[in-house]
Parts: sequence; C-alpha cells; structure tokens
Amino acid sequence: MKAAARPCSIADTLALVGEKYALLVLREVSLGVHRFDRIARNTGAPRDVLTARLNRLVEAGVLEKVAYSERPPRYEYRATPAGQELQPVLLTLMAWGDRHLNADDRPVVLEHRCGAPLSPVVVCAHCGGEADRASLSADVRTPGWTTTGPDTDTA
Amino acid sequence: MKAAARPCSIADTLALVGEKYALLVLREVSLGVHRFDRIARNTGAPRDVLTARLNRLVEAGVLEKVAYSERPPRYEYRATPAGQELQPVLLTLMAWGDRHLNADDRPVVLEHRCGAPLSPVVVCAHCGGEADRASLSADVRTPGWTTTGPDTDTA
DNA sequence: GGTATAGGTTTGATTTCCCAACCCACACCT
DNA sequence: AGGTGTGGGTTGGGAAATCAAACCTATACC
Repeated sequence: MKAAARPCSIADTLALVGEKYALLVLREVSLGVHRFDRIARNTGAPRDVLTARLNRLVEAGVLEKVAYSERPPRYEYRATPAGQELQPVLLTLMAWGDRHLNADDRPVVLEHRCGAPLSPVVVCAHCGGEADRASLSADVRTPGWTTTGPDTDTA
Repeated sequence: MKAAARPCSIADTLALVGEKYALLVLREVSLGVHRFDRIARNTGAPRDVLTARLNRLVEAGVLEKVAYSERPPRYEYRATPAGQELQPVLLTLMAWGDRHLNADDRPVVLEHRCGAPLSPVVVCAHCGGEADRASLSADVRTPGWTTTGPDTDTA
C-alpha cells in the first residue's frame, strides 16, 4: 500500500484545476474570452495542452461547449455555475499577486459595483467577520489525521 | 517574437505556487505541520520534489526556515506574513471542493471564531458587498489587452 | 483557384515528475 | 564499541507531461 496523502478538498480541487493553464483558461473565460484560438494566445498555452485542459474542464462540469456556428460547426467555451463559483479562487490569487508581486502597477484592476477598486476579503458567511489564521480552528474528520499528522503511522 | 501571454497577477502568482504540491505544502504548514518528513507524507509529494518546492517557497519569501535544533542542525518551515496571506486562496479552493466534490462529507471543517463552521465568502473590502461575477467589471491596464483579446473581436 | 479563419491533431524534443535507494550526522540502547 | 532509528535530505534512471512547429479539415471570402 502506498501511504495515501491527507484527504482534503484543497487537494481534490487542485487535482481538477491545478494543472498548468487550467486556472488561466478560467480567467479568460470569465473575462469574456470564449474561443480556442484566443484563449490559446492569451494564456500562452500550447494548443495540444489547451485541448486537453478544455476537455477535462468540460468533462468536470466547470465549462460547457456552446455552438456558435452550424456550418462549419464551431463551439465556444463558457463557465457553468460550478465554473463561476471558482471566481473566488481567481480573485484571491489575483489579490495576492497584486500585493506581493505587482504592487507598483497592477495589470488588471477590478471595479466593484460600489465604485471602489476591489480588494477582496474572505469573510465568514455566518457572522461576516474576516476569516484569517487567528480566527479559525480545524476539525479534521478523518480518523488518524490530525493537524500534526497521522499518529503512529502503519509503516 | 514569441506572443507573450496576458500580463496578470493570477498568472504571476501561479508561477510561484501553481506547481504541483506547492499549495498543499502551504496547507500543511498552515495546519501546523512544519517538518520535512511529515509534510512529505501528508502531501504525498516525492522527497526531491518537496525539496525543490520548499526551497522555492523560501526563496520567494512565502516560507522561512527556522532552526529547532543545533546539534544536529535541523530546520522547520513556517509561513511568513506573505505566506499567511495565501490562506484566502486555500480557503476558496477548499470551499469549492467541499461544495462540488465532497458535498456529502467534508474531510476537514474549519470553525470560525463566531462558532459556526466556516463558509468563506469573498467580499469587497470597501463596501462589504459580495464580489461575484455580476458585481465586477475589469479594467485592463496593459495597452492592447482588453477583455476580448489583443485585437478586434466580437464578444 | 488561392488565401484566410477556426479548431484542432501529430510529431519529436525537452522538462518535470516519480520513486526507490543511498548518504550523513547524530541520539539512543546494549 | 556496535547496532538501530530518526531527520533531512541527494542521486539515478524511467515514466509522464509540456513544448513548438507543422499539418489537417471544413468553410468563407476574393
């Protein structure tokens, strides 16, 4: 047996969208870029890799193919509701890069409906308080996996 | 010339933490697992890959090596402030996986200070309103790059 | 007919990833 | 003193993913 890793939704999500370019494809789609050629150029993904990513994301229900031409048959890629729910991941990644990598000039600035440039904050849906390190405690539900690792591991 | 991809903080951030296992390493550190062997087991990362990731994350200022023993010299890895600021990325990834991949039983449940199990929501720091697709508009600051691509396009 | 566009597929070279084995310095036990 | 265990890696070679460029199919445009 092969010493399985910790069961975790982060790992499961990354197994789907953690491959190279997958999240950049989602970025483009969510910016309104829906067609193969343009996604390829905007992300820099090789075309064969892009084909693989698109198929996988469609299969996973994150994107869907929508016909925009009958003759010749042509499709574009749009985010499903599940795909749109990945937007928070993109927002938090962007916020971190804006702060730590591109502090002096941000390549893209999102404007919120309220009129301000968006700085995204993660809060608790229940109380509205910020969800940072200090305000959270983990409840690990898999027997043998604590925050400090599996106790006396079976070798 | 080589048809550069869109300038973007998401891409820049992923160039750092988008390689395989990088975010899982961060997950472990943020769960209180700081040592090489245990991080290796809990993430499933091969040891050489883990060595490469840890060095890269230290070099990038996301993790730091802290000595916990002089003789023999031994180090553990801890998140810097910059590393702690990646927590929102982990939270949003986990939330998506909890909802779409592990809806029936979540492997880890985080409890917020308020007592409720955390469901993280991304809001605008300025007005506190939720930041979803409909409430955002993009301002692309790099000449030639719009939301529809570098040259002409119809949405 | 010739050219352009859109969305791929194929080919072959280059990078990563993976995994088992090995190494080193020390602690602990006998 | 010798043997065993632990922590934190490094090394080597094979498997898999990525890359760039060329190629293919179908249709529209001139």
